[in-house]
Amino acid sequence: MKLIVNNSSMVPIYEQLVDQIKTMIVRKELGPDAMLPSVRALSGELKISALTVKKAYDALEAAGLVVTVHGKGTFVAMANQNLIREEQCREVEALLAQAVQRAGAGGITREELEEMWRLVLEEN
Amino acid sequence: MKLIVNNSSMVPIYEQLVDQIKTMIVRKELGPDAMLPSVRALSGELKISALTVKKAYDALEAAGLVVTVHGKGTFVAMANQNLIREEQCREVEALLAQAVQRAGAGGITREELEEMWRLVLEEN
Amino acid sequence: MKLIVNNSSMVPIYEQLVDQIKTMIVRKELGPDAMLPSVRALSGELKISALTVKKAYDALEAAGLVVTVHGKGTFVAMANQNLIREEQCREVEALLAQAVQRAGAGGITREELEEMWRLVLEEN
Amino acid sequence: MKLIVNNSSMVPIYEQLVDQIKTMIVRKELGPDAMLPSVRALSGELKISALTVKKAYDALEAAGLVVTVHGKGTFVAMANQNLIREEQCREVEALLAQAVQRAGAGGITREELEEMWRLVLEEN
DNA sequence: GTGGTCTAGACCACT
DNA sequence: GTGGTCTAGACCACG
Repeated sequence: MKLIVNNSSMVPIYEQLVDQIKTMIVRKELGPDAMLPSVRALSGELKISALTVKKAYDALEAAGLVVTVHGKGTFVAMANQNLIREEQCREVEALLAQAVQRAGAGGITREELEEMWRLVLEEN
Repeated sequence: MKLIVNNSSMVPIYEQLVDQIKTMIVRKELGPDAMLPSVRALSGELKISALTVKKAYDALEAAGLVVTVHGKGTFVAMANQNLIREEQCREVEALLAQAVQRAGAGGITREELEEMWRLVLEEN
Repeated sequence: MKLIVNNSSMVPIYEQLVDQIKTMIVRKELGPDAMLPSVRALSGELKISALTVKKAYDALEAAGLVVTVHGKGTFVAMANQNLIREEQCREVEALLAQAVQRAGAGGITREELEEMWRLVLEEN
Repeated sequence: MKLIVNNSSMVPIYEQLVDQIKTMIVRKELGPDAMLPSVRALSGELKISALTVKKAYDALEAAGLVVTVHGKGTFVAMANQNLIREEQCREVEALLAQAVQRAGAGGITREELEEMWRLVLEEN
């Protein structure tokens, strides 16, 4: 589990964890039934509070990506993999739409915007 | 001044104000030396706290877009408006880059991403 | 707000809070837009941790019964009142079904079961 | 012994075992002095931990339904089976009372409640 | 060993 | 003032 937390980020740590684990599941780096690190193990490894890890796992469970079994551990939920992908698409589209909207509000022309897009695509 | 605040938005009210006023300046709806509404007037009109308006004006001043003169009011700075435009561009590019990055992380192919882009462009 | 917490109950405190507040909203003792006690105020009053109250409020928000606005407070969500009622009905039916099922498993006849029902109805 | 365990249920496994064995005893599928499967045999069959089975047997013994003889096995107690039945009745009544109480708290009228009862009885 | 809950207090952001 | 997050450590229930 290569998880990275940025303490000074404005994004809450538990949300950083949720995002990264979500990505791993979508990319199938974590297959169905894979066990996530125990709350305590991960909190120790990342040097953060166990409660913070727990909060992240809770969010993942609420999203249906993960199932936790009392006394046994937390596991990647089966199925649902298409659902996750759809969610990812929605997020990306939202970002693009936001960019287009801000460009319009800021007086950036379509041509300039498309030029930016090409630039960004090349750089990433 | 047609400003709108959305209380239930995730975006802080003061940031909503900053964004909208910034846009007005870029679009030259507010020319150099134009006077912004007084803190108290605006807070009354929008039914929000005067402190919130003050925080927005402070942020605009910190960004160099506006100058506050004690006892007189807050005025659009004469400063080079190209700077503002550049800032806008940077924000839009950041959003695009974020979208591309998330798409990569979520296993979305370049083709699918570009298709999304076309879709979003048409809709906006 | 007459809320009661039972520390020695097996039911988690935050869940006790959720149940009681849910009931108040259903019974319209708390109308739409009513403000709930602040996290700190309630935690002080009930002599429990602020985090516990927060967890209850989070659960209520996830259920759509409540909206919390940063820096302002937590408020009863409008609408949704029929939804809540349906949820209550579902819970009651689940309890009844569970009772009938256990009665069957335990070798209790229908006659005896109905007799119990009459008894319970009278007592409550 | 046809015992079923549901790992993903909210009910603890040992409690599931207790419930099912209790039911068997009440229904006289397990007569007095009948021998229960050994802890190791049952744990192997159900693919659960031996400690979990032990915990279930301990609970049954504490309830007086079963007697464990060191080195020989676990046996259904001769004790009065009416006691078990009474316990079952108490549980069912508790569920019914809880349903009535929640109905009251949720603003469900007696008429609606009795309608639900008829419905549930028909379905089970 | 695991997760589930709770505490008491801290610091930050928003109004 | 409000909520949002985080900590370090405790106790309990389950396996």
